[in-house]
Amino acid sequence: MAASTRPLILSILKRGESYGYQIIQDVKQLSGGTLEWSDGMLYPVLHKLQKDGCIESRWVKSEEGRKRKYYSITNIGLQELQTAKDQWSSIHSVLETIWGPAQKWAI
Amino acid sequence: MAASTRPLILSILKRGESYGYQIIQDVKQLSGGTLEWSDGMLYPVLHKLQKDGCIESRWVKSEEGRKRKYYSITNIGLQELQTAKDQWSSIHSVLETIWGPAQKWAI
DNA sequence: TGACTTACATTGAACTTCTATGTATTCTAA
DNA sequence: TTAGAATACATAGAAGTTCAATGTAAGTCA
Repeated sequence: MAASTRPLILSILKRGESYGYQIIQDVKQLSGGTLEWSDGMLYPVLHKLQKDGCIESRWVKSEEGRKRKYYSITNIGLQELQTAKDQWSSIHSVLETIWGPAQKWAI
Repeated sequence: MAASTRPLILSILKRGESYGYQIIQDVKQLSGGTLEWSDGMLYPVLHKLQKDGCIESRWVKSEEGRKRKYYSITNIGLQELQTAKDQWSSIHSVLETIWGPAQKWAI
């Protein structure tokens, strides 16, 4: 899904810190199954976001003993998210002008 | 504007055939000025769309004597547009779930 | 006649996308 | 106890996208 990965991840992390595997589950659930991200799709983006200072991470051992890398959004990430929202909004307005209200787009 | 260029162009051409310079004006006007495409951004995408069979073009001499390359959408293009709509809709639903209604996103 | 606007084009660097493949660990069922 | 599944993170690199920079061309206007 071009260009929506970072805003989506940042949005999910804005709700609260999360880890990779869970983020994939969330995206699948939130989209009713229409979006299915793979590991290979997600982790490079998480690494880039961290490199860019938009998120940060910490290792946590869960109750079951699993090690998980929890990610949380930073202030830089919140800024990028706002920028992404503005941009998405612009594009969405244009598309809605042309296409009509969103409810009519999909089947 | 990643990943929205093709759907936007196809949408504009679905309304009626148009030429490059006009498409740039339309996008600027439709977005209230927030989107400003350049030649270098647009023409390679138009060429790719044509190469992909999504649009076709014809040269026209306007009344003023200017030569313009008019583009029009094809059936392949209509199909890609529908696919793009479905995809946009999916992502938009997810973002709306997280962000709340679109009206609240930008300033 | 020069500046500006309109109009189309191309190159290539930088960036993005994401499959394929990998390692690791815990859980579950046989 | 072992095999398979689920959970969990990671990386390389091919393929695709983005778009600034730069180019040519032609009509308009002062």
